[in-house]
Amino acid sequence: MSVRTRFAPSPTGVLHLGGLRTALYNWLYARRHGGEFLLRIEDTDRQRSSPEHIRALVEALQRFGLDPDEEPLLQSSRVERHREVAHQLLESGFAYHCYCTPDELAAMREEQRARGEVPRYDGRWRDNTGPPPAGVKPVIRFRRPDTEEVVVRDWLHGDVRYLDSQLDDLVLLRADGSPTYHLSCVVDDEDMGVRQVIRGDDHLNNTPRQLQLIQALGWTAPEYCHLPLLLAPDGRKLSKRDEATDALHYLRAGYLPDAVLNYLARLGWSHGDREVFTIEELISRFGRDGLGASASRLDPDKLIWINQQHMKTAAVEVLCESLESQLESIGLNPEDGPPLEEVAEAWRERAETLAGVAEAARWAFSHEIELDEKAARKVLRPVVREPLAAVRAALAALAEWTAADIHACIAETAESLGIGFGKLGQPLRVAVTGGGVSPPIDTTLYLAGRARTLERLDVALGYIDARIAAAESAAQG
RNA sequence: GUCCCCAUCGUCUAGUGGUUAGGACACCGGCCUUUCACGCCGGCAACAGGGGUUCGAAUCCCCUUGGGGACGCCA
Repeated sequence: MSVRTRFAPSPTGVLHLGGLRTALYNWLYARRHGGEFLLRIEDTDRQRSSPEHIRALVEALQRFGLDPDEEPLLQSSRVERHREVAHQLLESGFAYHCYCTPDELAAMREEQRARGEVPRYDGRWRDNTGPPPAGVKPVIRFRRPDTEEVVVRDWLHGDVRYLDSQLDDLVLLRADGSPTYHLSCVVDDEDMGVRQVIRGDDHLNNTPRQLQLIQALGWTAPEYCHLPLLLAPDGRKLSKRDEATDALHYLRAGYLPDAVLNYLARLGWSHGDREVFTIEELISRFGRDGLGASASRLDPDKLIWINQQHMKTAAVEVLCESLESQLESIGLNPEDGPPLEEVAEAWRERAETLAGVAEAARWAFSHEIELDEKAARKVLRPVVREPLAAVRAALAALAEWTAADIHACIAETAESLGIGFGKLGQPLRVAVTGGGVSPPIDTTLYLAGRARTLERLDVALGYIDARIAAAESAAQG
């Protein structure tokens, strides 16, 4: 069985997470089986589609690395072919002209609803033999075949049966000659050679109609897989207005693309007890076997955890790329500080996202630091004045500014003063970073650089002196 | 309303007639530790309800309930 999958979004907004997951599954399946993954932009709704949206969509997919194997196909470029097929259906008797006006149809549905019936086209123009009414542009409707039932064979749901009587004659070509979704979709999938249709559950009910169309055209139906929907953390439907629905939001927030993909892959698919996968591992393991049929909620905590796991093992260049933009986005200059690789290595195991790294590393890139009031009061006390002054002198005299030398220097100073390493570490940390949390103290000082370190130690010493003075005057007064 | 889909810890899930119902996130303890993390160890916690089928059901069938989707000259 040849494998050709496709992702067919309508460019009506940003790429949302559900769409990204659908794209991912299609992409993975194609990769896994040595097939092709295609991208088709369903832009036939001109009112809601725009070139910007199309570009954003293609770009978003690209940023996650889900590149299609062929040029993306714009559905709008294919209307001639769609019309051709509609007329072919007309000639073979599988379609007919319907002269109902939109108002007339609305009224018909209204009546049917009022009577408690399922709103459905009643076929009033199905077998018309008389002359067409003047002044009304007709639509072309599909004459659905009179079979008993239509069976959708689905990877996840097995055989889903639809009674033919539940389906109605759908519009193929609008009064203005433009094709509708069902027609375009079926024709394009056929012409693109798509063999596996992996899409959202919301299309399951569309499938029997498309199957009938395919049958009327004498084509071979692809395999179908209707994926369960993604739900918001609270179990409700994902709202498009929610920022967290936008796939690119996660990149902006400092998540690694592969981590987001890993998380999404595990939502609705599993492989034993494994949680963390590289893209390569996903490609070699992904398949219909592990797919689940029930809807799943987004869990921000788990995404964070997956991201941490990926941060620990990602190539440092990947980390740097994201870190650079994260630093810029909080107004810091990536050039004005230690090498990004060193920063990334120092924090890859102690931050949740690259945004977190940038924030935590702020003191290594800015010239001014803010002393955290609480930490300073707790740590920068009069008793550490002498030890701190001693390390400052030792550090100033250090021949090489490396983490190892810094470590030895601090250790020696501590020993000569008869105090523990830890007694010196925390004051140094608060003095240099302004806060009580940072990578190991030797790394921290190394990252800060000698100039910044000495400068800030002087500031801290001044702070302590002021404290001593204030305490003395309080004692005297 | 009609049709369709879904249902195991709070969440993601493993499980396909016989398991002390497993793992992961989160949460709570503890260990490690110069801070913070990482890591390690342990704990809490689930088969929606009711009927069948069977020697035996989380697993198969039916009903109920709950959640979701579709019923357009949108895609």
